[in-house]
Amino acid sequence: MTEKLDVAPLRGMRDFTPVDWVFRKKLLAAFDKASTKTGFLRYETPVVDSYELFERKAGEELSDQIYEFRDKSDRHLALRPEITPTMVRLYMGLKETLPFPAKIWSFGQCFRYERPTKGRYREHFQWNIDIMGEADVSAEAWILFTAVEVMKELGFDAKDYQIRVSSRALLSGFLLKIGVTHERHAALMTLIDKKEKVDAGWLKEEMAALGLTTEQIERLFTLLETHDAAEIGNLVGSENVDYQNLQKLFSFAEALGYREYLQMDPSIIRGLSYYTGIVFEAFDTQRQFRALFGGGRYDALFSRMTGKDIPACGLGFGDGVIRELYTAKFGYPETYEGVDMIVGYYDESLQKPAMEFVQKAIELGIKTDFMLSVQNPKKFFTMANKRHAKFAAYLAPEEYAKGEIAIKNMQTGEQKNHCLTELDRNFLP
RNA sequence: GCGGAUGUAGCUCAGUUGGUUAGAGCGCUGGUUUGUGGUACCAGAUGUCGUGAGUUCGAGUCUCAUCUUCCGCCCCA
Repeated sequence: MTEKLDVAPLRGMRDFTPVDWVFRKKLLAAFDKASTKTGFLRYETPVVDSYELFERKAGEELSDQIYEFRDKSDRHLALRPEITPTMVRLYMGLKETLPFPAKIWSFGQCFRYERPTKGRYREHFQWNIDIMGEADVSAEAWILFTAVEVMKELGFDAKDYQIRVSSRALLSGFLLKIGVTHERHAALMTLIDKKEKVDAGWLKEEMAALGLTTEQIERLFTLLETHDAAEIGNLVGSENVDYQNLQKLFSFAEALGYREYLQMDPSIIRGLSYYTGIVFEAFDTQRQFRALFGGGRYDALFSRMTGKDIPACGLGFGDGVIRELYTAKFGYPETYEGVDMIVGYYDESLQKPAMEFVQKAIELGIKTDFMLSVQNPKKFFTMANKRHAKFAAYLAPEEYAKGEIAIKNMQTGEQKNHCLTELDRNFLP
């Protein structure tokens, strides 16, 4: 006996049903449209790559959250946890052929073995845009501009979300300035990254445990809690080049029309250790969800991975959180996509004439579904409803004898006969 | 990895201190109407009660294990 098939996907993995596809299509269209509008070129890389590639990128022991395996030739492989390493590989092979600086984008699935929660899976699709070969902060400005365009496409504005901007370089410089040596920066940044979530007292104790003096901690906190640009300038010195870069980013954002989306927030760090300069994260205004997207400048990554010094910055935007935000604002689509027209027929002798009619309609660009077998009228119009067809065209002997087909508007119930062979773009009543 | 909940029809859920053939609404199928859907009325089928063991005369209900989903912690895209 055949055992019952378990229809659920694996833990943390998602099926995209025809209903899910309605939102997914919208999201993809937004990414595609915005990236194309701002001049990015699309690429796509395999989901599987050598383990060594990801190891090289990490520059250290890889997280145990990576999906890794050996293939039949005993090659050590991994499912990509993010797109950046494969993008670097692709770019290195392609860079002489691409315009410079190169603006490229991709949308692909990434895997991470971890505990799933709502909006967080073991697999997700991520939109990535990167600019290679440009050290100026205009690159960051251009990346964020594109992300804002995506959000506009989806129907979100500055009331819905905000992009918090900071600079790792600025923070690092500040730490040195107040006398915190380099080797403690990484551990400290990990702590600062938690700031939103934990108690300030606990955070200060942890910082003290790292050897910071009370005065250093207080000065650091003053910076972290300052969201005013001029104020930050006073703290780090307005001649500070990282500070000037942040200022430039804000003025570019003004030129590109999205200044209202940006907030200065020195406590933004980003978990990934490869960021070197400006970093940013976007959150919904209610702070109900995790970050919508994030990114920044990672000038050191190429030299670490490839030995070539290439300045770069980029952004990653997953499909999980945006879906939650979209659902909260607009509601999630309840049903699958409809068609413009569905075509059915009364008996088998009409199958071929109906098919010829369908062919003409599809050639005109009408989204048309076709009943593959004979349907009596009752069944056919029920199917037309279920298929969410705007129009139902039914071929029966009486009409066929006159060279016509009955077309019914499913919303109004109005029905008219139409010539079977002469269709133009506006033949639907 | 740790702690806490959860799972019954396609969907949302009910199911009394363990007791005969497991229920509702929506949806589905058929009919009222053999050339016309949505509304109405009538009828029907929903099912290994997440899975596997155990206790019991008897388990959807109790025990154990396991899996899923969800919520914290950890981690992070």
